Amino acid sequence: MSDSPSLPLTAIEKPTHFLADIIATDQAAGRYEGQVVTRFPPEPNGYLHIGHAKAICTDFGLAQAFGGRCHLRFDDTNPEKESDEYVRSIQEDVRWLGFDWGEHLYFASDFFETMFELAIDLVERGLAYVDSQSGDDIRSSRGTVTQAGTHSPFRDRTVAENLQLFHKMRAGDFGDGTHVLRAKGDMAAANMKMRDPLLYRIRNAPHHRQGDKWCIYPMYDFAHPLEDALEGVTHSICTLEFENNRDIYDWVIANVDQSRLKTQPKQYEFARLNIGYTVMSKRMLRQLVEKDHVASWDDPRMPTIAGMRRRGIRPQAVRHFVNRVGLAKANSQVDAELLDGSIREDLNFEAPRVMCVTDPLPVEIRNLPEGQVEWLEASYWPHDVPKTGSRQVPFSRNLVIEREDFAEVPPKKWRRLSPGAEVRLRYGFFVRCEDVIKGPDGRIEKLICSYDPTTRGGDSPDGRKVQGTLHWVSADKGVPCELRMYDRLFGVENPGADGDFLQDLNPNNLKVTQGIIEPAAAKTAAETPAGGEVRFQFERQGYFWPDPVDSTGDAPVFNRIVGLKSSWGKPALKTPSKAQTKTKAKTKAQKVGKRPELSPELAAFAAELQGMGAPRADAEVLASDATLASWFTGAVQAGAKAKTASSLAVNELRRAAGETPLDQLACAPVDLAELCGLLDAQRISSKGGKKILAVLVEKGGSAQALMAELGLEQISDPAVLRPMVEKLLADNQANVDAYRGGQKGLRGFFVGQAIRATGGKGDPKVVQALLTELLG
RNA sequence: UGGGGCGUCGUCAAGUGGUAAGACACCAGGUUUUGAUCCUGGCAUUCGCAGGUUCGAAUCCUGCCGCCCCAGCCA
Repeated sequence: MSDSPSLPLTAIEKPTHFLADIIATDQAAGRYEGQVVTRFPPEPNGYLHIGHAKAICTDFGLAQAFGGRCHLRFDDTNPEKESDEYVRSIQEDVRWLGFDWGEHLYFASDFFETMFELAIDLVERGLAYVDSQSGDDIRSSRGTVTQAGTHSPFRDRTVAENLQLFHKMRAGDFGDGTHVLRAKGDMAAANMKMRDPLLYRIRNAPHHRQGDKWCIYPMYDFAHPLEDALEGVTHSICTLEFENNRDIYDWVIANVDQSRLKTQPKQYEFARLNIGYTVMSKRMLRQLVEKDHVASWDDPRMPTIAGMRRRGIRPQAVRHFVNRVGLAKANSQVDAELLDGSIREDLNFEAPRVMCVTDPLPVEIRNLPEGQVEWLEASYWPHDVPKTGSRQVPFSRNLVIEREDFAEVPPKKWRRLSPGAEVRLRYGFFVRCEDVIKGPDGRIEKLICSYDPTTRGGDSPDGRKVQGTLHWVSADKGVPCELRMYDRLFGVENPGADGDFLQDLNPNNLKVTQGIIEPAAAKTAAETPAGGEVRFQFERQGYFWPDPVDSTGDAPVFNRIVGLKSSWGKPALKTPSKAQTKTKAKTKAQKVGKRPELSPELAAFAAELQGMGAPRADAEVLASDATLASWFTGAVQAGAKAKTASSLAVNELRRAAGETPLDQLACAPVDLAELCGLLDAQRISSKGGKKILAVLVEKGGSAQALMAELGLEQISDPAVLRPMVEKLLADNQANVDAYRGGQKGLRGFFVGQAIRATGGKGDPKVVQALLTELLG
């Protein structure tokens, strides 16, 4: 794999998403001694796909960007599904993508002994027990999302009994499913995952690495956090569906014998990748292979890494794609077009242009004698790719062109060949179609053309124009080849959305044709070892490379990596017009839910608060939070204006408090009242009030003193502010013009700048008034 | 209906009280011996909806609506 320095695609960009923010913050705070250790933790039970590529780029990319390291760890805790074939293929795929884990290759199974000891310790400390209920009983006693579960009858076994049973479990004294080890969680927890989570189960099955050494295996929720902590991982990044598991993750890290852990890792989640017109679940991919809808896991139609590699996609393109997709927590599905575009962008500067006719239509050049061959020079690169190199292309009496480049009755704007029309054969000559030969079935068998010898190379001395330029190959000298024209695996954007996803397969996801390729390209392909760096752009067709498995020097087989973009022939997928979108937005009139009624007691309380002067809406909010209400009443009793106090309590206090409970703040209602006074006297702006409140709740103090300390007392004198505003406008004439030209959004810019110019003290109301006056 | 998440352009996605980034797609021009590439320009008066706070709200408050995840001895 050669990374071309000329391509921006290979540049390692510092990520800017929320995970990068978290890591940067941790690093700045000196957490984990500034270390950043991530991990990519696949279970070796299937092939990696492009969704994993996103995870891999994220895990390794983040570590790289922050000077840390990323481990490759196989999460092999379920012996029945896992095998060495997958650990081999996964390593190959990660490496192919361009990432290196150095010596940090781990297997969960290597930690089994330590995990067992940690589990024993949990039992000894009464935090885990052996449950001997049946699977069904465990399930039903877990309760439902709306109902609490019930305790297992075995939950209160003695430590000694638990220990003895757990050891016997390990010793192989029991059959599958007879006993499990469970943590003592909370059977009434709202998070179902915390209802006495299972830690170990019995599986009398050989493990791909441990053989018959174990017959009990740890569950994901127990094993995963331990693997992380045992390896020294700091940031454990996974996908959204594990959000519910984070509580157990933290529980395990917090409750296990601390002396054994290298780090106290934290789990973070991001949205997994979805792409239109394909599927990403292992289950579905497996079905495609097992039911022979594709040839294998590395079938070029598969979204697997192996499939993409065999198709001819370069890892640079995959990484570029992942970068373009971004990273966030919103479930989303990206356009299939984005992947295609990334592949094209990667190959555009990498793939030399050659000619290959994929669906040959014979053309006889009437005025070129049989046996005569004109060798023409053809550049490998178009004018805007800064690379050089060319080859010789033979032009002879018998040629082939693309069947779809000829139309007996040309449609409007046809820029190809038709009866009587003249076109250029790329790097060759102008040819004119003089006759059409048809078979008995009416099918066109051959075109009779004449060529203009003076147009050698493709330029006419008289400067005349032609319809268009066609690719072509000499039938006499060209080399027959097989072309595998891969297309989208599925015919609909969301396979399986209504029913069986297999029904949505695109029947034309592979079309095999027999084509003819120009000799120079055939030679290059034949001389390159299988899977070597040889990718072409077949002009006007797309990007291709020899299939690494099936192509041979004698019988070349080319895979279409991706087609060229085309604004012809495809009825351009319609994007809803703006007008339609607007209508849609308006029609999507939402059901507006009713505001729930307050209970009679709360309503009475609200009425009481309203009686004290709180606006109705505020009163209702205050009423439903007794502590908040007490802040309001306290402030009013301390002399605050009711409206100001309620507004501050409702709109600001809770946020300012953050995690701190409202009854544990560093200040008292009387301080709030003082702040209200400042606000009402217009001595500070609302913004200044917020700043003071933030300090008040955390550190306490006097509002008035803080105002002075923070320099927040307002400057409201227009005479003072006017020159500043005038200067601001003078300094930003362009923006002033834009504003007057209708760009009213700029007003915020002016206000912001003006306030900044006064060190935050300018009274925004006065500034606004001045702006209104001066800007018109 | 319990809990946990998430709603910003057709699709991704920045933004966390002061001018709604960027990319892909799309549209319009230009260059072109690939209907490709490349270049130029356009493309959210508005951030799920409704109220409220504020001089100023995508960002704060309240309520509602919608989507995803959780009841494997899978990961």
